[in-house]
Order: sequence, then structure tokens, then C-alpha cells
Amino acid sequence: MARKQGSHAETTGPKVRDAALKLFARHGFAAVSMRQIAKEVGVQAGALYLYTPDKQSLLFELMRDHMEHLLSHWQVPDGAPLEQLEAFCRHHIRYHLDRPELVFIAYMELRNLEPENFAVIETLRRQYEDRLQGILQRGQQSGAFAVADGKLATMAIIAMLTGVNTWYREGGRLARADVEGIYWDMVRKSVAA
Amino acid sequence: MARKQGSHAETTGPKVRDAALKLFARHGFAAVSMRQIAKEVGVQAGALYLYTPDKQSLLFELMRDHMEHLLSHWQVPDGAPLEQLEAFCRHHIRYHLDRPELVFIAYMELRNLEPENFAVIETLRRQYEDRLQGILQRGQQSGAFAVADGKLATMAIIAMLTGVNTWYREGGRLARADVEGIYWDMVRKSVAA
DNA sequence: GTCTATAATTCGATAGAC
DNA sequence: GTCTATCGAATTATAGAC
Repeated sequence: MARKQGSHAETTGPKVRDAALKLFARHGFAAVSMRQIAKEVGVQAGALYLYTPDKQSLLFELMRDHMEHLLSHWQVPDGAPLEQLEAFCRHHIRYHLDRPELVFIAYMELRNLEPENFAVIETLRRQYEDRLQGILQRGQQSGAFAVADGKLATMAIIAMLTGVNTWYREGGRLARADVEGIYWDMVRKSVAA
Repeated sequence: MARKQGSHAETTGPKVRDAALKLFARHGFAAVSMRQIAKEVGVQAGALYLYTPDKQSLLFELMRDHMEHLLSHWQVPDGAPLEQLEAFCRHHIRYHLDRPELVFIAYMELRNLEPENFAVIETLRRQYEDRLQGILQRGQQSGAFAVADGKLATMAIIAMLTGVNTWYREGGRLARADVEGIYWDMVRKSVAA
């Protein structure tokens, strides 16, 4: 417990990732130094390079894993477009409220990605948007929705829902279930025929 | 024209502000150096300090001026809540599409403000949100709107509208007037009784 | 696997010449 | 009002001891 040196590969790896997540979310990628991350982990700066080739990879892997998990964690269920849209909205809010730091980084640090990394993240993000756009499109065709422009409505709904992370605080006036329900009600009405 | 030295106080001051605006928006406050700004302006780094006491003031004054202008540029008009809400939405979109860089900075660089500067900007932002919340509250009381939670609806609408800056590109598929109209239609329905 | 030490750059900000 | 030069500190990343 008191030793300052030794082998901790299994625990230090995740700790580096967690420290980077926390500090990037709080201060921004560019404002955080490798020494700050090392201090948070409890090692010297040089030791970080056993777990990441460089600072950029630390950011990219956080964002890529987040987007891939977002995509694999939820699929559009069978059913009517209205039910699919409700499932999307509720899942989006729940997932984003559960991971405020990852969500924040994924939206704020795009410009700090090197071009090839940026392209990867953008492709994943586009896949997520396409799921919602597909739901809206099928609802439009079936007459369940009245959406003047599918792409605009997709971006509008995602922006509206993701905004929950800017104001919602645990233990506040509204419970999570309330928040989910109220957002869903607004989305439902906004695309209603 | 070819001289590299001399007096340019009247032109250099605004150029410093414009260069900071452009570079902060593109790369982020923390990632931009005073030397980069100086290069963009066409002076040496030392000369910047004739126009700003430090880098932080450059950021703060951009954000403060933006928020103050947003507040003074538009007031809630007399009329029914529905008309007020339409005016708010259309103005918000128009104003934000006209100043994408300032809007981006105002939303992204809050965490790079020193505490006292942050407090000033937050107060201004809150004033803007309160205008919309007031409109929704009066509409709720008059029966024009059905809003389950005024604060949530305020944040949802602002997030949805501000999101236009993430995807809209001049000369694209939709004209500005179309974008305004479609967003307004979604907002109107989302709070409809 | 972690440490210490350091190379090579870059940073914000200032001093003083012109 | 601008430039050059520079201070002092911080940066990413690496080398080599243990």
C-alpha cells in the first residue's frame, strides 16, 4: 500500500483512461497536461506512455469507444415509427445522463482530433444520426409524422435531447423519469401529423 | 502599404479582436497562442499587449460583448405568447446564423473563463433564458401552451434552435427562411396545447 | 512497471530600442 | 505603436536506472 514503485498494469491502465476522461471533461483537452493526468493517476508523467502512445490517442480512444458503445448499446426496435421514436428518445436521454463526461468530450473536442481521427468519429456520429433520420422518414411515409425536412428534424431532436446534460443535476427538482417523459412529449408533438 | 512599422491603433485593435475570434472558434481558446493571434493580425506578439491586458481578457470581452449585444438587440414584443414565441425563435435562429463563431465560443469556452468572468457571462445567459421562460409561462397561464415544465422547455427549445449552427451551411439545400420556418413549426407544435 | 532526468519546444508576458 | 530580444515557466515525449 505504501510502496511507490512496482507493477500495477491491470489497474493503472484504466486509471489513466479515467483520469483523462475526468480532466478533459472539466478543463478541456488542450488545457490539460500529461503531468496533470499523471498526478491524478498517482504516477509520474513518463509512466503514462506505457499505456498510450501520446496525448492525442488518449482523446481519440475515449471518443471512439464512446461512439461505438452508443451504437452497439441500442438498436432500432421493430414496431411502428412512433414507438421507435419513443424508444430512441428515452434511450438517448438515459444514455447521455449516465455518461455526462463522455458526452461532453464527444461534442466539445472534435476540433482537437487529428484529421484521420476526426473522420472516424464523424462516420460513427453520422451512423447514429441516420438511425433517427430513418425512423422519421418511415413515419413520414406512413403518415404518422409530419416532418418538413428529415435532416433538419433529426438534428433538431438530437440537439434538443442532448441539451439535457447542460442543465440536469442529480437530486434536483425533476426525477430522471420525469425528464424522459417531458422530453418525449415535446418530441412527439413536434413531429406530430 | 509596404511599411512594417508605424501607428495603426484604430485598425489594429479591431483586428486583434477579429483574429482572436476566428482562431478561438476554430481551434479553441486553450489551443491558440498569442503568437498565432499576432501572426494572424500581422504584428509581433509583444504588440498585442497594447490592446489587451492578457489572453483571458481577449476571451472574456468577446463573450461579454456577444451576450450583451444579444440581449440589447432584441426585446420581447407586445402581443400574445404565441406571437412572442415565434418572434423569439425566428430572431434566435437569424441572430445565431449570422454569428456562428461568437456563438460557438460563447458555448464552448465557458470553462476557460476565470471564476469572476464566468459569473458575469452566466448572469447574462440566464437573463436571455428568462425571457423565453417568461413567454412560455404566460402562454401556459393563458392556455395557449401546454408546457409540463417551464425550465425544461426553455432549455429544450434553446438547445434545439442553437443546434442549427452545427449543421447549417450557407448555399446548402435549405434557404435561411426555410430553416427559420421549419424550426418554428417544430417549436410551435412541441408546446401546443 | 515506474522512476528520475532531460531534450527540444513552446508558452504568456515584459523591457527597451526606435 | 511596433519590433526585437528575452525571462521564466511549462509543454510533450524519450532515455536509461532500478
